[in-house]
Amino acid sequence: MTEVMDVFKVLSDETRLRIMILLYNKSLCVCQIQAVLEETQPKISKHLGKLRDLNFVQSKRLEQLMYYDIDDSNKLLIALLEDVVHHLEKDATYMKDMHRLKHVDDYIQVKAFEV
Amino acid sequence: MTEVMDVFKVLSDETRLRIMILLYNKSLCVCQIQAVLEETQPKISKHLGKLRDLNFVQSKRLEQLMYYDIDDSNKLLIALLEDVVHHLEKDATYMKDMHRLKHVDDYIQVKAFEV
DNA sequence: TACGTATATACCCATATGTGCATATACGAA
DNA sequence: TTCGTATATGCACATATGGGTATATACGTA
Repeated sequence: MTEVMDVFKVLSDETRLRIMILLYNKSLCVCQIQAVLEETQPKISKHLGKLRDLNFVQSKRLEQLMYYDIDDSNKLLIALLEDVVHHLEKDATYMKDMHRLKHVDDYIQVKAFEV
Repeated sequence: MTEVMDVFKVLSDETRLRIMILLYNKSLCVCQIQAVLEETQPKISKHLGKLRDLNFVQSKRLEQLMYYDIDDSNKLLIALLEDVVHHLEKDATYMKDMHRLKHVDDYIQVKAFEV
């Protein structure tokens, strides 16, 4: 039962919920998440750390970038997120995040280009 | 999005989660919930108050007893609870609660009989 | 009215939580 | 090695949260 409560606790914070929805769509690095959510880097990193501690996400480093992806084996987590994204279809914040998510690869390339 | 977070916050507390699972099964009065969960009455009442404030449950008085039932129109809430009960199938606490729930009507009758 | 049962609430407190700011660490490039 | 970018973490703090104890309220009954 603790396992269930942990999932709910994780998703009861707006920042974490938005992060999990992003990772439910695709694997992302910290700066991409930061760009989509428009939140400070320590804030994102701390939440990701908590998500990693609870094994809801995994991380792998690719050079300077730390990529995170969701743990697909967590059936409950995935089921809940499915319900959520369905429910949020027309939510303003959700739609905005999804829109930014489409251009998130461009973001990385632009940053690389700027260097 | 706040709506989603509220549902998750509500279900992230063990006592509330257990209450909601009970009410997902049937309408119950406070003393029945108290009997099933084996928790103090103020604790149960406070959580029920919070659930009522958020419109996740409704209450109606029948003489001295205050009955609570779940708001079936909340599609997200119901969907999440379906996922949860499926996931908890073999959970010790869940099974114990469900077992007590079967005899909860007896409980009221016994109390009435004691008077 | 007085009493007993059922339920709600007020007050207090310990603890958990989220966030900002500063700083540390990791890594590639020059 | 030095620098810049990316990421993680430590510290401090304000706030939220859950629970305990006592008390208030509602209602039926004697």
